[in-house]
Amino acid sequence: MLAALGEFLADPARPKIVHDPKLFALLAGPIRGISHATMLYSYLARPTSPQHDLPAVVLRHLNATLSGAPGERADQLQRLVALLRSEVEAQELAAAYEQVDAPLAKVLGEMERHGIRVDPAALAAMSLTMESEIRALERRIWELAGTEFNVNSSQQLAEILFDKMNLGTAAKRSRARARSTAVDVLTELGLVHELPRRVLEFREIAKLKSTYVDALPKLIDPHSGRLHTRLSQTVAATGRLSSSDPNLQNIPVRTELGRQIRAAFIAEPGWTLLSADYSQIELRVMAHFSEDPVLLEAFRSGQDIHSRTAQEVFGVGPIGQTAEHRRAAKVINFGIIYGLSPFGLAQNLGIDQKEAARFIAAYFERYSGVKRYLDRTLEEVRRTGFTRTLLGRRRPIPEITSPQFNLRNLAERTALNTPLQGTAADIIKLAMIAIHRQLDEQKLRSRMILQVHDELLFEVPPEELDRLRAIVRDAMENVYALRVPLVVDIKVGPNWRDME
DNA sequence: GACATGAACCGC
DNA sequence: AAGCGCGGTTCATGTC
Ligand SMILES: Nc1nc2c(ncn2[C@H]2C[C@H](O)[C@@H](COP(=O)(O)OP(=O)(O)OP(=O)(O)O)O2)c(=O)[nH]1
Ligand SMILES: [Mn+2]
Ligand SMILES: [Mn+2]
Repeated sequence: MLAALGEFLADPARPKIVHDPKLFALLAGPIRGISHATMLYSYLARPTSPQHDLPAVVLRHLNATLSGAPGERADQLQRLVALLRSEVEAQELAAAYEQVDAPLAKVLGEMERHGIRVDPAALAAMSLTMESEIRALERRIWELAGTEFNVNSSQQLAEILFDKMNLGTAAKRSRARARSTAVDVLTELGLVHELPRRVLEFREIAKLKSTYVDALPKLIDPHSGRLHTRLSQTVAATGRLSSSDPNLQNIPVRTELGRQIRAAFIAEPGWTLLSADYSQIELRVMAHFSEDPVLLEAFRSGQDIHSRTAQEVFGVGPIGQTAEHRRAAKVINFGIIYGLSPFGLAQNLGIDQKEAARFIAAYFERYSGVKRYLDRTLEEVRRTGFTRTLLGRRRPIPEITSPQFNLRNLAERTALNTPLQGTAADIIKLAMIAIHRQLDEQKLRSRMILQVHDELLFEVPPEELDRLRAIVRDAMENVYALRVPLVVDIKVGPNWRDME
């Protein structure tokens, strides 16, 4: 009986309807011949809907609830296919389904099942020292405050800072009227008092300890000895993947302590990690869409726009630039092309709004084709009500004609970002499918284990290192011919921190 | 105990 | 009145 089912599932000539195709790759062994995956149809047709599980989709489209009766799911799946497949075709989403999301599901299932190795002993050692540092900082903070309170409570902290100690004159408030104790506020107050400086130290250590150092080891699967994230294909409205339980797309990288956590992600003994990250990916996509001559020429001649901006803003040449400079430059570059206001830039750089406005104006004078592209995009989305990516992924943005100022402005910035972020997602998804096929066809032992938006992480045995490097570079750089080259930075190392 | 919300902060 | 985008997790707080 089970054997017969396995045969049926593995036979590509016998078309099958499923809801979540990844589940089969994950649990049911080999499956071929999935003709329709209703979860992916639902997502492609309504990428901003928060729910694409079967009960939600059945409710939305069939106005029915699932009772659990035998055969009911199969019955409803057939009804759903009739509705959703034609909607996908009508909205010209079939290519995105056929070429991208459907073949990707199996790849994601295998990545989840394979997992990644982490060093629990290293994290356990970190936890101990971090605990004592947190306790010491807490005592010092209480001493400076003259009273004991929960340092983790931003509300209690605000009372200490603003009521008891009378620090800060102009208090920033949120929608809920709470006084902010966010990092920029505390940094400012830190100029005149030790307490906020200590709170910042406390926050960094406490955050990393609770979110990573203590959480990750608990999630190691005792069976595989590895960490298995969930890679969601129907969550991000732009077409990106998301990662949860645990999120492995936000492993720390910025601070020294954070990088120590990153170093706990390791390869099997004797094996190596290989990371491949697209260079300036969304700026390259921008060059392609906008055809801005300056940006096109920059990428065709191998220039680095992030580095250029870092040079301009911080006055440091390429040699003197740190990772922090580069990250700050990214925030400026992406901020400006996605609608950053003079207010926001001024806030970010600690300059006045006039100067920030001049910087943005000069930016769009240099890249005037970018400015024209952004204006065109807004006009088009106002007219059509949706955006589209390179491979046809579609996102409705009806709020773009809202009479409400806030909603409309948010919609405009969303409209500027989605085609580019979504196209970058399309591109790396195509590369993942191609690489997975290569690994399979060439019967390699190397495994793709993570995707971090524009980065792929592999675990590779030493004898395959050179071959894998070539496969990955070729697939990622040539997966789609844009008007500018796609360039990938490849690094290898024993762990996710020490790579070159 | 489960759940929802807001603030804060990790990454791309 | 609010002022790059896309995510996920933790903790405090409040409710049931
Ligand atoms: N809107 C926005 N998008 C971002 C931000 N940070 C990263 N992204 C998006 C755009 C990037 O091209 C993409 C990949 O992030 P990376 O950190 O790899 O940066 P990027 O590829 O641009 O530069 P790189 O050459 O890899 O250092 O993610 C940000 O702060 N704002
Ligand atoms: Mn990159
Ligand atoms: Mn990256």
